[in-house]
Amino acid sequence: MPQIRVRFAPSPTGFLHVGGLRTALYNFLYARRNGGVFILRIEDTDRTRFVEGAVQNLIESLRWAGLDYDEGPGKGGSVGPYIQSERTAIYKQHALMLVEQGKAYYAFDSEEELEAMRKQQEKLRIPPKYDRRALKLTPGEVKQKLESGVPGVIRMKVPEAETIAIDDIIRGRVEFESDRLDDQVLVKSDGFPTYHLANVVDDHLMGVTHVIRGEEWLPSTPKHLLLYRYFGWELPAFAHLPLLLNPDRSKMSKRRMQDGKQVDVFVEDYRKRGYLPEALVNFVALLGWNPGTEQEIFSLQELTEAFSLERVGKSGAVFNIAKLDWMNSVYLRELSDADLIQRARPILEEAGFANTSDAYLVAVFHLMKDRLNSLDDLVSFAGYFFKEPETYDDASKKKNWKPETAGHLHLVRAGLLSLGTFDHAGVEGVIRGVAESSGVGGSRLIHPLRLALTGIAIGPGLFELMVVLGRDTCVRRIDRAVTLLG
RNA sequence: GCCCCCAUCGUCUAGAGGCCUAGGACACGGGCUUUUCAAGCCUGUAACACGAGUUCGAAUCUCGUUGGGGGCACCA
Repeated sequence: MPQIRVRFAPSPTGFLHVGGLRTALYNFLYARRNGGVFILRIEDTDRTRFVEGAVQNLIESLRWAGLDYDEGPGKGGSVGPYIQSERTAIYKQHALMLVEQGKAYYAFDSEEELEAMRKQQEKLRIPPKYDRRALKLTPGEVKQKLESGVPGVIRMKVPEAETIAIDDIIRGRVEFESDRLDDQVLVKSDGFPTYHLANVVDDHLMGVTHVIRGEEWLPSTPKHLLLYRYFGWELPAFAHLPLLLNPDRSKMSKRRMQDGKQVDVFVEDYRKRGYLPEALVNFVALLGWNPGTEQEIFSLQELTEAFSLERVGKSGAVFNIAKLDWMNSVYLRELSDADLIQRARPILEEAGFANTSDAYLVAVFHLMKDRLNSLDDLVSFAGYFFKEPETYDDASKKKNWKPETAGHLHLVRAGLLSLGTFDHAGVEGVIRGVAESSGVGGSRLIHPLRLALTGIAIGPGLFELMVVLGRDTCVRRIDRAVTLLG
């Protein structure tokens, strides 16, 4: 059996989409699992949609996710170039071959003419399809138009009354009637190929053995099959992946709201929001595939060992942020100190919390790790470790800040200052001691103290938190809170 | 409108005719623990879209209905 070769072939029209990430991942896993080659190919044949920097961003996102490709832009390979805009001559040559063999033909219709044709078809309630008017052109007329530089396209000639069947690895046999197929444009009037031509030509020339792509391509697969036949090429295997869905079950291509939160669609968004690549990869891997066991947490290596196309499902999967959050929290809790520092720094710096030592960051993280869904939460829920609280939670203030509180905290303050070593046992001793001598329960001190020190009502254990903040900060914040809250 | 795909708890899914009193995970509810919030442990609610068939027996097979999705460009 020849070596397996698969490709991820995105269009550089923007950031990498999470659906694209999953497609890339499945290709990657399939290649790695079977000792094959994973190719990255850039499908930039639409010059009107090209976005500057998108290719670099795509590559960056794949790298972030840990999906290294074997051949592609920047990596090279024996069947390059891997950027379609650099291969136009190849497509043109192949298209011409089909024209010569009568399997494709020139057409010179203007946009207006085509638009009028479609309007007419709509009126007659017949399926929109090119009516082959260009086939009436004589060879002489075609030659003359070409020579005089009239802009034209090359269309493939679809055979009539034929059933075209594909055997999809995921979906089984799917049949299409050739009569429903349009005479697809293969080469546009700007000389660039359309997806259909470029895709088929490249997959063949690059030795792709398995085409693993999104389900949105299923309806155009018969056109691709026809092209393989026209060229006399051997067919690759096809596997059409189920779509990733928004919470409303529509195709996940635009941002939608879920539980009042925006559902981001770009890998870039998740990176920025403090999700770990391991978690995002693990999560999307399970959207449409499962190992048949009850294991849910997988390293990339484990995914590689367990993956198979046979276990990919057929129905679309909703991208469920809540589960991603949970999975991310699992990975966060397992993060090593060194890893954490490296990953959290950029996010903290962006929030203006940069002025802190590694040791301090680690201490904070140890207190916070069970409470994080994303690294972003460090900014949202642990800001008081990096700057003075600016406000005090109203509900907690109302509930816990009593007239006698200031007096209690004054005693605590004095106790803290007289403490030999400012450690957990010492701090707890002071607070419990004041509570006892004042004849109140510990919680009567603990809650207002937490409010004074952090400004909020939730967080790590108070004594641990105080040790990390340090004596000076605690005393200073007690003073400030007493002044502000009375 | 036409073509294609899909259909198990709210969500991701297990299930390839009897192992199903339909299992797991997230989310949600309750409890334990407790200085709060988490984490952890225990526990609960919750699904085979519907209708015909096939079969001794159907979540599993067939057909239909309904519902959802995707596609119908000189975009990918």
